[in-house]
Amino acid sequence: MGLTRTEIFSAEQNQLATLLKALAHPARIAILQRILASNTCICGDLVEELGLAQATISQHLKELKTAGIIQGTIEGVSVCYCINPVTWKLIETQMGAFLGAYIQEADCC
Amino acid sequence: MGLTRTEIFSAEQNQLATLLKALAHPARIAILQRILASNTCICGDLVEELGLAQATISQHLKELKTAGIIQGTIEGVSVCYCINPVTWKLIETQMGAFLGAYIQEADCC
DNA sequence: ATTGTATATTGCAATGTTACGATTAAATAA
DNA sequence: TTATTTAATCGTAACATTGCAATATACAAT
Repeated sequence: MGLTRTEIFSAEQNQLATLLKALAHPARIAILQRILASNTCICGDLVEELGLAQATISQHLKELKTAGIIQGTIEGVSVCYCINPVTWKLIETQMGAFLGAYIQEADCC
Repeated sequence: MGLTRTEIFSAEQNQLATLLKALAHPARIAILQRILASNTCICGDLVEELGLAQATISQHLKELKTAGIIQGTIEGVSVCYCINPVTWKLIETQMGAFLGAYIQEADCC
């Protein structure tokens, strides 16, 4: 049918999948790394630094914003983006629990 | 154009994005959690446990296998899947570095 | 050989994603 | 007011993903 059957999974599974999906693109990883590096908020210089069109960057920023990973405030003519600490912590917690559940045993296959 | 422009990003950014993409689906998270829970290898009981068709499960398993996250060996009639420790560790390392790069400061926006 | 069981593969419909040019909106500057 | 600047939105082309029925493959048992 072509659309994910979210009804059959738990809220946690769907939430983690949604968050990871928002991170699962090199452009969005690059954008976030840029924000992480210049801890202070950055704006649309991304367009110059990454080699993507302005419309494309804006679209990726929107996706990160919709997922709650970043937040933005209007700063004069430009817009200032930064990490949303709550969601970032959520990702750390959820991913930590997920990845940490693996206990390596004697190889079975 | 419709296809990710991987050439303009670093190998690390592309690799992390690819790994996260493989994890970014509730069915694949559920499959991995199932493998993590019953540490020993599990087979196609997934079809019964998750409410998805056999072809769909097989497809998700293939994606996880292609990404190197799981590995499978033929065990008589059925196939035995388990976590690939190397890739799992890689995800932990890469995600840890990525998420850990955030130092929360006085809110700027 | 034939049957049964467990997975994989193929083909396809419905939907989602990525990228970009063009346009619009909003705020400042001249 | 009229530019200029910055970012969002619209529209669209090219792919990609998701899910499933149907079919194929591979092995084991009879």
